[in-house]
Amino acid sequence: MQASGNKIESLWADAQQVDLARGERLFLRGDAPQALYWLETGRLRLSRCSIDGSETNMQTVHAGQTFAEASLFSQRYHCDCCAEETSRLRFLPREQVLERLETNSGFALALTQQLALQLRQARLQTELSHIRSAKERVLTALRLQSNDAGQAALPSSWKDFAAQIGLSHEAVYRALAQLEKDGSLQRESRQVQLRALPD
Amino acid sequence: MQASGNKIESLWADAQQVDLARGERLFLRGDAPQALYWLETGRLRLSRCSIDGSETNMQTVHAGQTFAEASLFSQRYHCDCCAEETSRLRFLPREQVLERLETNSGFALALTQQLALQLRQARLQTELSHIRSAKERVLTALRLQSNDAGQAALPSSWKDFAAQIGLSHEAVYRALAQLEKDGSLQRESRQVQLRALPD
DNA sequence: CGTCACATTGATGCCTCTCAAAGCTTGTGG
DNA sequence: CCACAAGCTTTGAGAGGCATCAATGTGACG
Repeated sequence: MQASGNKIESLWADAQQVDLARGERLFLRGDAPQALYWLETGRLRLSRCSIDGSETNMQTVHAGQTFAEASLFSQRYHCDCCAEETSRLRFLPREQVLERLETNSGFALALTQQLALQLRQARLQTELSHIRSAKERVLTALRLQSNDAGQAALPSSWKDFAAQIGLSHEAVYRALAQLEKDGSLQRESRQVQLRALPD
Repeated sequence: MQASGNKIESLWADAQQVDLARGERLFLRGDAPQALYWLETGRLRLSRCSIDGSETNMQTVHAGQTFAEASLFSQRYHCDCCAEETSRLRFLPREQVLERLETNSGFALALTQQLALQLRQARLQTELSHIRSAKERVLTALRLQSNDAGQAALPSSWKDFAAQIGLSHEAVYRALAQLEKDGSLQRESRQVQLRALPD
């Protein structure tokens, strides 16, 4: 992980940059993909509207992540991209990406690694969504975000957290209250301390 | 998509091969990843056991797909791999993958494309899991698998289909019965004909 | 022809969604 | 510094839907 981790940023040093204000949109579903993006600072949200009008978060992009890779080979973007915070990002036009894949092996390796990582996270997310119990889903989601000491810090609000794991925010609050009552975790604003697993 | 699509198979022509009998396992969660795999024929299942003992399908691998890419940069496999049918697969040891990424730009491009595709599918899967209504979820899942004419062929049983979309098989059967009653679809064994979308 | 797994339908209970209301936090402007 | 607004947090009550258990039907395969 670390071996080429430092390289990623340098790979984007000479790329063009864009700034987004909070709430501003980078692209919408259906737009023709033009580039591969890398988020330097800020936070983005990739979301998608269902037929019934409800919105689901596909992915939250944090600083240091590349995104919209999936659209590199697609005809259309399949989600909307909106800035949750003031953000700065770099981008490489499609042709340049393909060119670099051919000429710069470090780039190919870094991109492959990034994709593999996101794929793993996406699959974990799917697995998470199949947990029916609200308590269990909240707990599992928090474990995934926690460090070795069992501490997790929420990047945003609990309401957002609820949307990310596919529960109503009421269900999350109730689950949190129960988990805290059980002694499974402790809350302090948006910092969470998980109790170690019994096994 | 097509540009390098034909190349994928040729990229695996000189790779070593393994045969798996039905029910045989390739690796288990926790094993150290050794290689990148490509499924030539057959069908595999990547699954994962939760703490409570229930099993969730992470991914069903069909002929022509690469898999276990996510483990290329991980220390451990994060799921079990089991053959659902007699299968033949090719594999490239980890070091050879990294080497090819550096020396063979076509390989880098094909692998990136494969990863991007699977990432998109994984995200669609997540979105699917967030649909509460069994009817809607079944219908949406079938639409994703259908061709332009609205025809979808199930690769396996409805029971498997139910597991893939995170519903009990009973709920799926009931949803199918209702959808057929509504006229939203028609079934013939494992062939499904969807009615065109109203909009 | 027996076995096994899939397919189908019924009844019941629990859990989460939804609607609702109130307290709490944060930010903004006068 | 206060007042107001907007959004997050929290708890309550009700209803609908899916999981679960259960039973039977239906192939497929040896």
